[in-house]
Formats: sequence, C-alpha cells, structure tokens
Amino acid sequence: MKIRTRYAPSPTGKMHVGNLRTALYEFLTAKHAGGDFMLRIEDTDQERFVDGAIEIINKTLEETGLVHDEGPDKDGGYGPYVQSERVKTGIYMKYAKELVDKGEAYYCFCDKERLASLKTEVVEGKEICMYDKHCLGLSKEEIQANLDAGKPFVIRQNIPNEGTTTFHDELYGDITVDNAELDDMILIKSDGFPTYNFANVVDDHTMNITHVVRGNEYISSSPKYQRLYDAFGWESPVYIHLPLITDENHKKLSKRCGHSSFEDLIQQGFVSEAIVNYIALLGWSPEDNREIFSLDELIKEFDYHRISKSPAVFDIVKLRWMNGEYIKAMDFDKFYEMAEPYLKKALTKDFDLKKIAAMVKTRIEVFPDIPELVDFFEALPEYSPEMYTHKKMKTNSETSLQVLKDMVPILEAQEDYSNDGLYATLCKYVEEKGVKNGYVMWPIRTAVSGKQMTPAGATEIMEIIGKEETLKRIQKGIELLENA
RNA sequence: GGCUGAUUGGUCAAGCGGUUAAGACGCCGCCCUCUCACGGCGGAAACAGGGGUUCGAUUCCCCUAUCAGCUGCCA
Repeated sequence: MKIRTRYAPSPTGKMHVGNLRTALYEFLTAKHAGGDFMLRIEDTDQERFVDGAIEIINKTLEETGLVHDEGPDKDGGYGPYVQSERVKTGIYMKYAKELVDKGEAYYCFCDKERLASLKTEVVEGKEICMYDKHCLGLSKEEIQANLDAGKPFVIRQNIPNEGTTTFHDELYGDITVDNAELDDMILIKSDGFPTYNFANVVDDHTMNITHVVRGNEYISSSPKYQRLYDAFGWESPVYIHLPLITDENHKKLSKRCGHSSFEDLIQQGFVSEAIVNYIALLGWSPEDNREIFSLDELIKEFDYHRISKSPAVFDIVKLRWMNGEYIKAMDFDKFYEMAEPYLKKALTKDFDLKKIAAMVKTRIEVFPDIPELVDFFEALPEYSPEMYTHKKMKTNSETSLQVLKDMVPILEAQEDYSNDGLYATLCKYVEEKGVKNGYVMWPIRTAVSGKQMTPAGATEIMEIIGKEETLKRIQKGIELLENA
C-alpha cells in the first residue's frame, strides 16, 4: 500500500520551526517510502484566520523543497483540500449525523451560561470543566422541537464514563486512558463548522491518509480520535507523534521569540538548506554519524522509527555552525550572489568585491556577518597605538614605528602592487632584518586595517586598497605612534 | 489539581543487559599561519534519585523528583 501523509496547517500566521519540522517529517515519511505528500488547509476556525497565512505556508514549503503531490493547487482526486470548502459539501455534517444515528454523538443545545456553571475548578487561571452529558438525555421530540425552533446547537461525541480507550503510536507504543477522563468533545460547532478534531478524522480517512505525523500536543486527544475511528468502523492511520521543540529555557517555541519562524531565519541570513538540515536533526538521527544532509539524502536516509521521544532545544548556535558549513561548501558564484548585497552595505568604493568575497567565505556563519568584517576597507577605523604591541609577534610601539618608517620608501618604490609582489618584497625586508615574519606583518596590517583581526593578511589588504591608500594609512600609523 | 508523556555532558544525540558510554555544536589547549577564520590534533564535560529483576543494569519493572503537553464551540 502506498503511504500517504499530509501536512495540515491552520492558516493562523507564520511558519514556525516546529511547524516546519512537522511538515518535513510528514514529507520524508512519505517520500522515503515512495509515497505521496499532501497539503490540506485546516481553516475551520474563522476567527483565528490570518490574511496571507496561506501564502506564507506555500512559500515556505516551496523554498524548503517540500513539494506536495496534492493540495489546494494540485487536485489528486481527493479534493477539495481546504476545509472551509469541504464544509460546503456537507461532508462533516453527514458524518456527524451518522454518528448521532449510531448513538456515538448527540445534539447539545446548552448555552454558554450553562456551560460556565459547570466549571468546577480553577488551575493557573484556567477553568476546568467536563460536559455533564445533559443533552444526551433529550428525547427525539425535544431535539426535533429545538431544531425546528432554530435553536443553536453543537454535536458532541458521546464517550462513556466507564472503561478505557487505547490507541497505538509508532514511537510511544500503546497509550491507554480512562474514558472518564475524556470530555464529550464538540464535533460540529454552532456555526456549522466542524472542529479541528472532527474534520481531521473525517478528512484523513476520506483522503486515504495512511500515516499521521503530528506534534506531541495531540497525544492526549488521540484517544478521542481513536473512538471516532472505531465508531465509524474505520481503520485508524499509523500515528507518529513528534517530540516538542523548545527554546533554551525548555519552553515551547513561541513566535514571539523572533528567531523561530522560517521567514525570520531567512532574514537573519540563514540558507534554507541549512535550516532544513538542522531541524531534520532535531528529533531524528541517522544510523551513522553524518550530520550534513541534502533534502534528497534525507529522503533516502529518513526512517521514522529513529525519531526521538524526548523534546529538543532549538540551538541557534549550532544552526549557525551548520549554516557556515553550507556557506563553505557553496560554489563561489552562488556565494557571491548572496554575499554581494552585504558587501555593498559596507563598501561603496571601487573595490574588487569578488576578491573580498572570497576572503570572507570561510569566515562567516551567516551573511549579515559580512559588513563588520570588511568595513575597514572602506575607511580606516579609529584605533589605539596599543594595538601595535603584540607579545607573540615581539612588537611594540618602537619596533612598529621603525617598521612603518622603513616601509614608506620601500612601498613607494614598489611597482608590482599585487599580493604576491608585496609579499615577496616584505619577505625580503624580513630576511634582511633577520626577524620573524610577524614582526613586520603585524604592524603593517594594523596600520592598513586599524583592526586586530582581519579576514586577510597585510599584503592582501594592501593590494585591495591600493598603493596610495596604503601609504596614507601607514603615514597615519606613524603619526599615531609618534604622538603616543 | 487531573491525565499523558519525557528524563545520557551546557545543547543535539548514539546506545536497545556485559562498551574505556560514540559523534556533533559550544568551550579550552596545541599545530598550521602575514592576524582572524578554515583545516589538523588533543582535552574537560553525561546515564535525575531510590528501590527491585538479573551473575550483571544507561538499557527491563516500580516509586520519587523534575520538565513538558493536554485539560477551548484553537489547531
């Protein structure tokens, strides 16, 4: 049997790292087995609907390469793929009535006031209540009368107060709960829309979904789902519940974190492949120790049996590292294309940007790291004379001043102003003086960059900024040291 | 509060009765080197606690603790 999975987001905002991982695992579960992956929009909550959210979902799936085989834009014969459209077909009401006929569900006409009177306890500001099956006792005539009178109603699932319900999860095994713990949840809301829970079951079945991969937060409502499947006489899908992703404080990731949505991460300079790769490893591990995976490689290696059961902390530091790996492995043209805007942010003069790009490629983890790495090319920053003193290089103000002074005529006479040419000239000087390389390189690099750390050596910098600017900066260094 | 689940270094994690308890990120040190980075080598760092079961528990069972999720006419 062909595996069919689905990603079923509600269009209520940005796509979160947790959402994306769910989508990814759904996708991988299907694709690893040569199955189909579909997209279904669960917009049964009219109030929480956010404009543009569907576009974000589509865009994110597209950018990450999680291409669906069926969805609102790709009919595979199981449509419609948007729940609000499915509502119009009457499918949910039809199935709800079937349940009513079977005694597995019932009409409920209780109003908010009565429901509120049922609240028994307040825990952490939340009121706890279980429906008391009040309307289960209504006679057929009473129900019909209410219906005829146009009284608003919901349809609730009828769960006995005795016994237990067990469902099976591929990762967690059998989970059993007392039926008494299960509330008679609402299947059809008073606005005629199904609740997520009900629509989900009906759709998964009618769309022939074989594997349901979803967040851990649904584990406690799964017994109710199971009862629904059983009531219909349907075979339930394979359940795979995913462990939560949390922030560094072990709290569920929230959109307010700023770095938790896919869009935000892209904006922070992460590449989509690295994000996908990183979150794939948040809750799943391959058989070997490999960590770098393309999407195709993930499809090949992904085995849902190896998904972890415990929650994982989203570690932006490791994501940064991984992003750096992707940048290093990127071919230069693509890298340059992505780096150029950031280079131009810091550099307006007529520099050889490709040369500078090559310098930073192994030195950044995300693209926004670039400007502060290269800004000294544009303008010499303020720096202090103490920077010339370096214990390991055996340099200090005096030795540096001497080196810089010696440099002026040497550089003025230098014709080959390439990195190689400059390096050869400086090495000659080093040799004549009988000193270590750093003894002369350190002060020169300090003078031309004004920084202790640069993405390039002294001669590379000189080549980029040119002879005139080099001399100017060295002159400035000399003044700085003389006045110190 | 109730229910359910989880618990290996700071983080991601391997392990599925007998191991010197992998590997990665981060951190530290060394090497390379015209600084930094890259790369290479090495180091510190973990089985939540207590009972069982067993010749032997990180691994199986129970209890406790901690954390999390659920407890909506949200998904």
